[in-house]
Amino acid sequence: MDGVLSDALLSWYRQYGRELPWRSDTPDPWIVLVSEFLLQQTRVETIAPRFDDIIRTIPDPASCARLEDSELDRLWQGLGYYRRARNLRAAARQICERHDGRVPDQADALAALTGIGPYTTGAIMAIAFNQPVPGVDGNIARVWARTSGTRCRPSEAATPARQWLANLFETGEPRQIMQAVMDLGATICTPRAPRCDACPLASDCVARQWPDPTETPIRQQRKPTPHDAIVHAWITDGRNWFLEYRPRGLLGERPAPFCLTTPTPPDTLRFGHGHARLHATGPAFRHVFTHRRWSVTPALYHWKGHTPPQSGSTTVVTIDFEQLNDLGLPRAFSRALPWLLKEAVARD
DNA sequence: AAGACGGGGAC
DNA sequence: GTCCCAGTCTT
Repeated sequence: MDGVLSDALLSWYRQYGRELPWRSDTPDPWIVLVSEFLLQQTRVETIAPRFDDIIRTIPDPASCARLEDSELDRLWQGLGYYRRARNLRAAARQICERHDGRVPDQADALAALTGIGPYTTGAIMAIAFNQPVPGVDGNIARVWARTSGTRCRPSEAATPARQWLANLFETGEPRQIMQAVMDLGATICTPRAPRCDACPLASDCVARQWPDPTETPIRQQRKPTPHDAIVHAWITDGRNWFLEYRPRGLLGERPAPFCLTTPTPPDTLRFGHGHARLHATGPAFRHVFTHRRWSVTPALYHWKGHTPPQSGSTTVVTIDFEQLNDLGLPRAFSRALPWLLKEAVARD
């Protein structure tokens, strides 16, 4: 039964499987690992055009381990979930320290690395090492829920889907099986409009017989997202930018403009030993996160003083005036840069 | 068990 | 507008 299933799957994969920059019949485990970090909660189409540049910058764990914060942030710029970049570098350092710079081929050693959870452990074992360790992502959970005809939430599908995948692995090549199920979930068994007529598993699929196969997995209802009207205060003395280091949380672990929880920019920002004066207010914009939305008014402030502003609660980072573009700022901040730089240069 | 964590593309 | 994506970590 499972043998028939996997034969159909592999036959379909040979004809319709995607060719992707990180895929190979003889994959480099590090390349597989990097791709899996990049693809966590992120679409293939988002990563594919960036991948060659990224892997050229970090062709091996050692080169990734050496990266400075700003280099890492430029590498990951615009890709979201920026903690992943820090996790990847931490994992690279652990690989260098614990495993002599080679990606370990044992599931427990992989799972012990920062940023590698149950899914990524299985994906790397199956794809990089062709080992039958099942890891379940959204695609696999969905394919299992529909073929088995189980109405459930994605979180409830993980355990039975893992067993289902483990059974599939026993009948064939884990690497090919894994990539085949992923591609099936991404291109045929899609969340909204599955193409059941083109599915190699259609004859074995329960949900295909339903009036609406998309009844499973059950969508989670989302709570209303909070809305914040804030000011991004960009402070310069003409030679430097003075940014706030966000230690953690949203867009954390990086320098950022001062975020004021006021809808309009104050004329003056007071610091312990001086103040910044409002010079210009930029075009407001909305920025939508998954669970929060901002209405942002960017503002340019001028700092007068011989020493950088000090803030009691936050660390202030001094950046050379020309280097703002090189910080790899997230979109929520970088959207204001065209206006900001034009305005800041025009000031002189 | 639930929430935090980005950004973009499809509908 | 809503939904979701090759999930992990924290509380």
